[in-house]
Amino acid sequence: MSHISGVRQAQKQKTRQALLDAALELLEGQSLSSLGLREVTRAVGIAPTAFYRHFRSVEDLGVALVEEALGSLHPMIRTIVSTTGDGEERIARAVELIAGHVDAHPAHVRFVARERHGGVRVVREAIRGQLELFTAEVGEALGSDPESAGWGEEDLLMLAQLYVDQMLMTASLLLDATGGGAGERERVAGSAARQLRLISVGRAHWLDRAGGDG
Amino acid sequence: MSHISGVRQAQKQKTRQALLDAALELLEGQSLSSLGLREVTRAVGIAPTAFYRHFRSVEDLGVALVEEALGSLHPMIRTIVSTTGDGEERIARAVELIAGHVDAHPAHVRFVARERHGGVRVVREAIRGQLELFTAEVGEALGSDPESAGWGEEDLLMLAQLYVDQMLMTASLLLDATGGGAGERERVAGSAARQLRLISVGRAHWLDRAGGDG
DNA sequence: TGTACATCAGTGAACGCGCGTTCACTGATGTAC
DNA sequence: TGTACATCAGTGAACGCGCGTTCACTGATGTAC
Repeated sequence: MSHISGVRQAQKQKTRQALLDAALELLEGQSLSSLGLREVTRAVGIAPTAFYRHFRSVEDLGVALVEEALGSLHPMIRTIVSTTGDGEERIARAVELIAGHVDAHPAHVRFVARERHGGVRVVREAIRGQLELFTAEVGEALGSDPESAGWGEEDLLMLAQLYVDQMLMTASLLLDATGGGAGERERVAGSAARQLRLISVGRAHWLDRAGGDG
Repeated sequence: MSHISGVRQAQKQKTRQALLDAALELLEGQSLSSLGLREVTRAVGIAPTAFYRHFRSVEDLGVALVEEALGSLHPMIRTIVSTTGDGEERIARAVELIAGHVDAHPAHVRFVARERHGGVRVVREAIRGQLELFTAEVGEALGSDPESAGWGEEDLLMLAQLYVDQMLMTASLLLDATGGGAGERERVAGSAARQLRLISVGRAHWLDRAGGDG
């Protein structure tokens, strides 16, 4: 029972993960469209040709990174939408969760922010697809909130999209602010909380507006 | 009077612009960090070495592109903030102006969206600097609007930032939607208008909220 | 207007270098009996 | 448990290619007198 499920397979998985990790680190200072295969294998310490045992191309590795990066985002989103409490508490908690995620996975945040509009088509599309799933999920959660009584499907999705984009923008700003002092981070977090608050106020009065459909 | 201000200078300017135009076109399918100097000069039809007569590097050319791209955005922003009319009219007009800008300068929009979080530091910083100027300008315009009576400086800037980010996001989504049908564009424009409406509702009730400072 | 010299945008050869990809290979791990 | 064969992750040499940058140059444009 000393080698239950394959030493070979485990080692391969380990090398694959090393390639992903090395790529993510190299992407701190450049875009995926300029990342070289040899650059990645050099960082890992394997021969360039070994790359092909794991990925067909750097673009392919990029798609795998999308799954990893947005996979780590998923539980955070679920936690945020399932947080209870009054509005102000929820906003504070959401900003904290986002800040915590940025600290835990800075390279993932950078990768998604950069490649969402980046130069590699398949990667952009993979990110877009994942974000659409997130948006749909947030929209559903919003729909089952009593505060959303009377809201149409399109309005719920619009709000969900606003929240998802806001979350990504906040994460990216917090990441950039990490370079500056702790004061800069506080300023960014405060501004993000204000914006969430304004959206929340808009949400609360959405059906009151002139020409509203409620 | 046939050569008042320099044939040489005019020709140089023309070549420089050709380099910028060619780079912008090549950037449709890749990021600045992977754009090659020879690639650009080849597209223009000049020797690679001539590049150095105009820019010290591709990064330097990128900074020049930031000025060009965000320079074209500036007048649009001024027009949007100076538009008169009731809320709904202004929103419709803003979305129209953004859509018009995307049609007029698609490559500029793509460039800014892509390089805002892209892999070239100096270019990111140039974009950030310009956007901060825009935000300050929008903040000032919001401040002199009667609707903002009682608003603090920080809240005005927060709202301005929300508007600027929303504008960029909308422009980018409209650009991507241009690939799809006209229906897709309508859907995106409609969603953007809804989001502006929600922000507008939030703005109108900002000082009413519990624990508000008005 | 004409002449002599200066400027400088663009040229073309040359360089060393790292790239992605191919190929036949090695040797540890896995499997069948 | 032991043996014989299969699999396959990683190797290392080799390739042709395009890259950024240097350099001395050319010839049209600009300037001084």
